[in-house]
Amino acid sequence: MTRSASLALFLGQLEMRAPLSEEARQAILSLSFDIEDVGREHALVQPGESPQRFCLLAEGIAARCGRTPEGSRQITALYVPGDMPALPTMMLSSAVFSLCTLTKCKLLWVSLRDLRQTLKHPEIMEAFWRHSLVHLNMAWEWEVNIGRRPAEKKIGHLLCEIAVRLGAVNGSRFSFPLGMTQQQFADACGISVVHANRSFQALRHAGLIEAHGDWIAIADWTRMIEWSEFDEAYLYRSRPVSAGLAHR
Amino acid sequence: MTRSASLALFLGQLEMRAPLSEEARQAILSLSFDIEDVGREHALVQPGESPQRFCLLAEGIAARCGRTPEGSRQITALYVPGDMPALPTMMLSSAVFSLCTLTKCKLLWVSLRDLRQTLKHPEIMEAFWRHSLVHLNMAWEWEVNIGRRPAEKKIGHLLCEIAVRLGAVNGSRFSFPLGMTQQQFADACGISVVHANRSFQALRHAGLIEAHGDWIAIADWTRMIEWSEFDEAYLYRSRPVSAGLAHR
DNA sequence: CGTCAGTTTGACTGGAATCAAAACCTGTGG
DNA sequence: CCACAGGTTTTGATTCCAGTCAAACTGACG
Repeated sequence: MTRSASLALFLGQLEMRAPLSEEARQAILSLSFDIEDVGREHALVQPGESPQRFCLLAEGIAARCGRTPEGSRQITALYVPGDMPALPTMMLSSAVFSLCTLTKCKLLWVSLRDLRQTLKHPEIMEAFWRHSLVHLNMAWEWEVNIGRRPAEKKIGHLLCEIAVRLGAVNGSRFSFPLGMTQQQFADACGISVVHANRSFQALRHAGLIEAHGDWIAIADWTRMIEWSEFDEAYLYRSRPVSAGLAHR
Repeated sequence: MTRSASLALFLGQLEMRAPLSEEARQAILSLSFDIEDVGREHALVQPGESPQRFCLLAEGIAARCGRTPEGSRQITALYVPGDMPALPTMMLSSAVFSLCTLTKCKLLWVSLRDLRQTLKHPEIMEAFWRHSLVHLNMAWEWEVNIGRRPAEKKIGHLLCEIAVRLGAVNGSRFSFPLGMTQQQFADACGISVVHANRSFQALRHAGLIEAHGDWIAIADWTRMIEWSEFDEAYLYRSRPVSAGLAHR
């Protein structure tokens, strides 16, 4: 992947949320950045920190983690390529949750100052805002998932979300490389590893998913989303028309 | 409460997130609105709707509700006076969760067009954005609460959050009128009513809370937050310095 | 070939759900 | 002023989902 391609991925996420002027696009595409490769389970931001640089996720999967004094971990959000894990931290100045990678990741680091410059464009600020709101919807859907579904559906629902967000759901393709461990799925769903494992087995036996080495495939998408109570509306994959300021 | 006092409450929430110019303040304070009183458990917005007016909560407690096909409800967010329950819906154009009142509420309705006008002020947009981000942090904290804490701590933690957000925690005052039912607490914590009831009893017997009729008091704030693992940092009650755009 | 991380299995335990019924309020109308 | 109805809260008994603990298995890798 070339340097500019990484930024284009990021730009794509923004444009999914609000139309950008050519000037705004250029402001994004001309950001300078450093690339860093990090391994799995690597901490990016710790609670209380106020990082002076901003990270974009170019490859891999990262997560926001909450912790209990007893030591158990709750993953509260997942980040996929194109996402901006540290966006809330930037605007609220100090982190209360930690960010860490779940798989090997490629990160782009942008200076906070440069990024804040781009916010001078109202359309960019609007896109960021709306992007944050979509993540808010994801968090609410996760609350429903964690709070009210039985374990197998939690796993199923999460798999569906990941598939859609990775862009693995188009036409007849429903498979994606999954670097995540079952422990990480358990942490995201609020269940134990053992139970996560049994849930995966249940999904396999039900013919809903298939595991081929490191790849996971959703065998029957229609049945899977019906069974997992998954409705991708909350991901707002298609940009709303007539919603923004620029549309009027 | 006078008409202007209602808007001032709302303005206060915004100013907690970003400093506003006098011009921006006036833009907010001069919004025209209708007042509506509604009873408890009254639906405000249904999934799929795109309301053409914007609601501000002036009195009472409202909630965002997720539902499972089996009929169980998960409250994913709570709204207290000064909050803007429908803010995400406005910017994303269609709701995926329903909004409803939990107690009797007083609502202010503002036309979407008028509200969008105020967003022309970049500081206002920034304040809204940051307000959304604080709610995002709340949602993440709720995920930890729902996913990883035993029932009594869930209830305790939620009580602490409500106390702080209602402004009931200042000096030695830790009590507030609670119109919410135990069923609603259960729905917010992802547990059953029966279990919620037993958790309340446990909190009372432990001397952590006291119920006096419709008022609830946190008997020992220090012990309560320690025991409930509550750290109000995620509510960002004090406005961050040097975080915004306007600060530079 | 041992090591280590992750997955799988089994046995056991415990927290929370469910069901059902009783007690308690609070507002309503006779 | 009391009786009644409806919604809440409380209690008890029972079931079951999911956690815990511990051990075996697998596969990648040095």
